[in-house]
Amino acid sequence: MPNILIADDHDLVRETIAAYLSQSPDFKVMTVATLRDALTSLGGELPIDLAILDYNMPGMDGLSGLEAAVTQYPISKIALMSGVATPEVAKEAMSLGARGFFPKSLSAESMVNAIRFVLSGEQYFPFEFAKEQAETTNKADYRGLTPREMETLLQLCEGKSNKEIARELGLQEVTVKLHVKNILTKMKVKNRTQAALLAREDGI
Amino acid sequence: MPNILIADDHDLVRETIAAYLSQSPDFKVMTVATLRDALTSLGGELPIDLAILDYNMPGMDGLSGLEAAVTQYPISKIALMSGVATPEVAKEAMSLGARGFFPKSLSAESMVNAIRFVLSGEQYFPFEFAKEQAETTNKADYRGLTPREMETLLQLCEGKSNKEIARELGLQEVTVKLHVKNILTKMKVKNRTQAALLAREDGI
DNA sequence: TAGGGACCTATACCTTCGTATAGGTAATGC
DNA sequence: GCATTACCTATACGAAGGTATAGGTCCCTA
Repeated sequence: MPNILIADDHDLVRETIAAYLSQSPDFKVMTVATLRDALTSLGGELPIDLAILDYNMPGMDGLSGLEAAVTQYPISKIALMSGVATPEVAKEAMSLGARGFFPKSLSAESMVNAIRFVLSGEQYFPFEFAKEQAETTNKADYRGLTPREMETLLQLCEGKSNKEIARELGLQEVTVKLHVKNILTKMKVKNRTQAALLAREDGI
Repeated sequence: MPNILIADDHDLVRETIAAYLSQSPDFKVMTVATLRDALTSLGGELPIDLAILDYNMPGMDGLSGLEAAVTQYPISKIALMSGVATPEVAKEAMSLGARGFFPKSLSAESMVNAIRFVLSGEQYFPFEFAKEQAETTNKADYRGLTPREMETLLQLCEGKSNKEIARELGLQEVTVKLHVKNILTKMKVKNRTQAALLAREDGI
């Protein structure tokens, strides 16, 4: 019977998940509230098959807590759980050796299914976190840009010069400069390259 | 007992997978060799729980065959299988409504595990296809850049100015300019922004 | 040992970018 | 009406970027 460790500092979350998991008679569930306790349990005499660590938990320090668990206890399967982590964090966690990433938005059944899947030796990664967020950025009011600034930003993302942008949008070069300046300010970056890069990251 | 349909025009692949799956007594496996036959089976009186379609199969026409199956038979779970599909294709397939993507590189056990997972109502997407190809670009001779130029390009991708790069690399600003110029030439782009964008697209 | 490539620096020049300041129109809403 | 906001233009200037040419040191290889 596989031993599962749930590590989450939020009592409600921890107990709810543990209670639900315990309904399945084929799991043995333990819970802890800190990374330190999780590592202690992993190092204890009782072998842990799967440890699910909360991303926001005392001692985690970003992903370094996960990394510590993965490297120190390579026999146990380590997974990350979070309600706030971004797809980038999730992917990074997997790259560090996590066997699964569980968003807290998962339904209880899905959580159990995913746990079984990981226990069978597979990696679980939800598809919603795989697809780069296509239309998530609502183009309308991205960082408070005005429509015209938005058009300019789009051109910026093509790596065009102010002159080219002016021609494209039917403006004077000075006007484009003004738009660009406002864009930089609103995006809190120092130059057009950073603006283009950041916008690209945010899915335009 | 769930009914599974394997659709692949390659006899060997089809029969091998079917044979392996049939070892599990809790599956009933059928096979066909074309999309047309797959659609016929899906429309037959025997309800298909899961249909696994090969990406390269007569009638598939890219992903439109998958799309047809998904839209015509929304009750059945449809998954895609391929040995050649790129991560982009895989993601597109999922976005079109596929319940899973099975690379042919999957081990037989993993395949069965993944099938069970999908049958339980989850979506299966292998993590290898989730992470945007990190180290695919072999950093060594990316576009014929010299090591120093490569370092400069990395800094460029942070949106730094020539002066900042010079400080970072312990060079004079003129030297950085030279490197940048060479980078632009070799990458066939017109300015640093385009270089940063392109490098980022190529996974640095 | 004579080339060739990667590397670094220097001077010079022109272009592009980013900022500042100022002034204009048009649409919106209190 | 008046303030606000988005929008466009203008002049001007210093900073940053990009190009050209030239000359220097290493190190490797033919």
